[in-house]
Amino acid sequence: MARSFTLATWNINSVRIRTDLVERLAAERAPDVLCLQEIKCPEANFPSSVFRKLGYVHQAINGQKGYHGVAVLSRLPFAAIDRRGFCDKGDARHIAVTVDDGGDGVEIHNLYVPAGGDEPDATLNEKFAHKLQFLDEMAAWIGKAPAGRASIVVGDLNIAPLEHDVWSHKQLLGVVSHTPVETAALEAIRTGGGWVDAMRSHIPVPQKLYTWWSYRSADWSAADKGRRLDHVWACPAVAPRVAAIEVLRAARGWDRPSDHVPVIARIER
DNA sequence: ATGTCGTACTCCGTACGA
Repeated sequence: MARSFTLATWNINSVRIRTDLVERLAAERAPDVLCLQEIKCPEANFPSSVFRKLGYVHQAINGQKGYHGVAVLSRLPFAAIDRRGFCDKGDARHIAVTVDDGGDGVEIHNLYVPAGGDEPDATLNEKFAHKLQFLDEMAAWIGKAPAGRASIVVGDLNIAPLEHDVWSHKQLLGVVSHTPVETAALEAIRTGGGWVDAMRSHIPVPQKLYTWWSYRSADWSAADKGRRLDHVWACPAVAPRVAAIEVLRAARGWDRPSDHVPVIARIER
């Protein structure tokens, strides 16, 4: 019989200097599965033993030196692990696990989409061109009807697709993460693949919803100039099983925080 | 509104990515 579990996704912005924050999340929310992005270290330097002591004895890591990198920490065993490359760059931006939930299993894809630099013009900015190519490859991969498996996509997609996913739609239309070419591409991938935006199913438009606040703000909470860059997508079979979504805004105020906060989903059986 | 972070090398300051 399948059991319920909780799943968190969090861009940790260097896992080695924020192991204490992962410990705090484990103490306060105890997610069964934790998907991390921007671990910024190769697998050999990943602080596995710290997390093993927290009960995360199952760990799947795709890391590289200095930049990017993703990992899944889990109290549920993995039936499978997979890593996918994008844009032939050798970047560590994806890892998938199938968690054994006691039933047929749930496939979880953990993604870190390129940020895209500052200038939203692919002819002038290679990083933006890379982001658009990455989205093209995502479309070819998961932008078709989903396979007959229970699947979830989470991670830092570095795009705030909806008007109410940013503090000012009008002021951010020309800012990378909210430009029409990016938001249209991401929504086309999601809807084309039949993926359900689980965060918005639980916290609907027009409520403002953010998961990231820049470090370059004197008072991030008072200014509240956030963006929803982190996402939880569920395939049609899993969407009705997502019983709750929580954005842990308080984590942005923790000591030496990441600029992203965890998003936690409860998946019922 | 060019602001604050983290990482790596150029290695105690600078360059880069975000």
